[in-house]
Amino acid sequence: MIMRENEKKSQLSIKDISRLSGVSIATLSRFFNGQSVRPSNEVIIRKVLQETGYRPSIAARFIKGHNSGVIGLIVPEITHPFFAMIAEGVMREARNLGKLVLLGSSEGSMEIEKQIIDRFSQSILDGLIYIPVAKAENIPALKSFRDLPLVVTARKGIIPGVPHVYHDGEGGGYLATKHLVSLGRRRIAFVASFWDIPCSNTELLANHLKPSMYSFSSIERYKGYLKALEEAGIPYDPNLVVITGYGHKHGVDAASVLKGRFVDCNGVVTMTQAVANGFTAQAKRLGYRVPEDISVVLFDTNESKADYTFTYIELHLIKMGQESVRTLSELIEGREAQDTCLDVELRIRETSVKLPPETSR
Amino acid sequence: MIMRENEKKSQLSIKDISRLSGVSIATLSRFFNGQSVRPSNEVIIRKVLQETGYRPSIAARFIKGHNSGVIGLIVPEITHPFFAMIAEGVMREARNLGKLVLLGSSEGSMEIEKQIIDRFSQSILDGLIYIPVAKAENIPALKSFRDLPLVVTARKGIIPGVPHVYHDGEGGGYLATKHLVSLGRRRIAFVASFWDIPCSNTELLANHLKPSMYSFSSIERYKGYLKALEEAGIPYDPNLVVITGYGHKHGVDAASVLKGRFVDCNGVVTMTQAVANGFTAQAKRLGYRVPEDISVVLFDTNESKADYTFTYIELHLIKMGQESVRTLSELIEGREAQDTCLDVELRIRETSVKLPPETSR
DNA sequence: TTGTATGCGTTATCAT
DNA sequence: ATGATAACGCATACAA
Repeated sequence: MIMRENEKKSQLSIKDISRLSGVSIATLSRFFNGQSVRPSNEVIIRKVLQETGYRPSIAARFIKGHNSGVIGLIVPEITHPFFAMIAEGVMREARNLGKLVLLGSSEGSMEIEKQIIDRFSQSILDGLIYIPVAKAENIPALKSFRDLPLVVTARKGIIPGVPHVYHDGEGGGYLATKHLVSLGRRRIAFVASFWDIPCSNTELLANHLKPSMYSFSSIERYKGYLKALEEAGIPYDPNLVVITGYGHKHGVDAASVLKGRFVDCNGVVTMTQAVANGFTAQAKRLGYRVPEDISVVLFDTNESKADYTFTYIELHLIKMGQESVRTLSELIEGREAQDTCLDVELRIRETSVKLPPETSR
Repeated sequence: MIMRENEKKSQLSIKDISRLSGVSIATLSRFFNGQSVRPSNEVIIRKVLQETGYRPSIAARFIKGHNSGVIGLIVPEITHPFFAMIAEGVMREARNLGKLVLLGSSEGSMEIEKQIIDRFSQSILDGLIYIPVAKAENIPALKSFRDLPLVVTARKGIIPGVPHVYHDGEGGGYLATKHLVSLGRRRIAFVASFWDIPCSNTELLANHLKPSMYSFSSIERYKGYLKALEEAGIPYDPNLVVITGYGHKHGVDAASVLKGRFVDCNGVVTMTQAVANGFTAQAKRLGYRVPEDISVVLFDTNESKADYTFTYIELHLIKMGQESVRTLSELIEGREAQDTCLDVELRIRETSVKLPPETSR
């Protein structure tokens, strides 16, 4: 029905422009690279460009050791809103800087990730923004990066000597917990999310400073949680810590687990929207009122989403993507770059209120 | 043996391999392109490749008129789950075929979209998968595509002579409506979502076949809605049609609008999850029971999402992305390609039940 | 400032 | 089957 021949790619070259304009290819090349040419020539060149719509071939200029203007972005999963937000930021800033973005999704698999890195490094990239799959150790095939400028995003301390861009997880955990404390709540649960469960809730306090835990975002926030508790003189209770996953059902489980431990709790910090939803739904089923009996704070980004009812720690993910591109650009230009830690902010909504006096203990 | 590879951007070339292996560059090139070489040579080549990790430069082969193995993907917004799912499918299939994906997000703006198309066509793309921003007419700068193989995705009949990949919207509207009818419901509302409101609800029946409405997904589904009503002998009532947007609050509005029109309704079809959520919440506030008084069916994709309670028409968006890449590959290889219409499926969950006898009219 | 000539990493054409 | 060489589109050293 629909036919389409593979017509000749009539990509005109600099020689064609030279022929049409009467200007040598060298002068044309200089013109394209911003060097000054004779005004009379410039007029002619612009005219021919207007007529032909010619653009220099990126591939050819890349061969000559120039930048291609293409940067790579590797995410674990583009369908996850968290990574999609970062990708959006990356693309916005890339567009500002006139760069293009080659995207790879590792589908949560380290094997695929390695394969993508391999293909990327063989491609015409100027640099790479890399969001590793969760596991910290055993970053795949670092040699595959060759000498590509590299930025690690959304994780902390993964690859030595490489700039990382991440948000202030400890500060976020601190803000969230302190907010609940300020509402008169002192029995505050912490629901930590992991892709792979690293240890049990009773072991977390002892293990959380180990190097192997370094890159987990939940751990960073946990540090802030501890700090806020200590500051308020609230004793740490491992029974208030739940270790689970990232999904809706994990939030449901978390509420059940707390109930099963017979610990009373009047505040909770969760890592994601989905977990908070599950937790809240289950808490209500178990007879608690939210936010009166239990106030909920979560971590999320909120770019122009309406109807947001949860109190949350706002992560600036779009900015994180933008900052990553900016950092990578520094590297590509040959300058040095360092880690960037983005601030987080507390946004108070409907799921956290002052503890009613009668419920107080 | 002097190893001086770890010095700088020592991107080794085919000449280096030639020098290291003693085989001419021509033979090497043939080897890389799958032609047969002398077995003794093949052994040596493989050995040197193993040691060096050399890969041919994509840029250089692209100059010679070859395929770069890079395809472009333009989406309105990568943070929107709908497009993220398609992107995920695109990248999976691209990975299968050994291709890379250059991603552009038009941020819902036709201007940015035009800019991206411009930059893409100047790049080293073999082809382009294009999800236009909603408006049908006035597709920007078709000439900018040059002779790039092109596939339009998620929309129908946008660019003549170009293959489109979309899902069966009419079939989906038909399935959704017929399902509600089969539950004994005959007062079925249709909540249509648009980015730009094209006309009022009373004008929709008269206008829905006009060419300017051709590419709206809501219109396709509306056709199926009409078909199912007619088949069941249910008279069409424009008061049961609401025209609104895509957000949560639009669902809230829709429920209020229906209430304000004093029409009774015991079933509703919405275009998205967000609208369904808003509609349901508001309907409950207005005193209706869901699903007993009002059953709800929506359109969505559901790739491994747990905890899904809504009855929905499942759109296979990942498959849509994969199919787009497959179609584009045909074009790139110089073969013909035609439109692809993907099936949809009814998934019955908790928001649609048989109409209780006492409420029947 | 301009043009000529050479080189970049690869493929294609030709003789061997 | 193999190897020398001419292209490809562009950048640049060098001479003018």
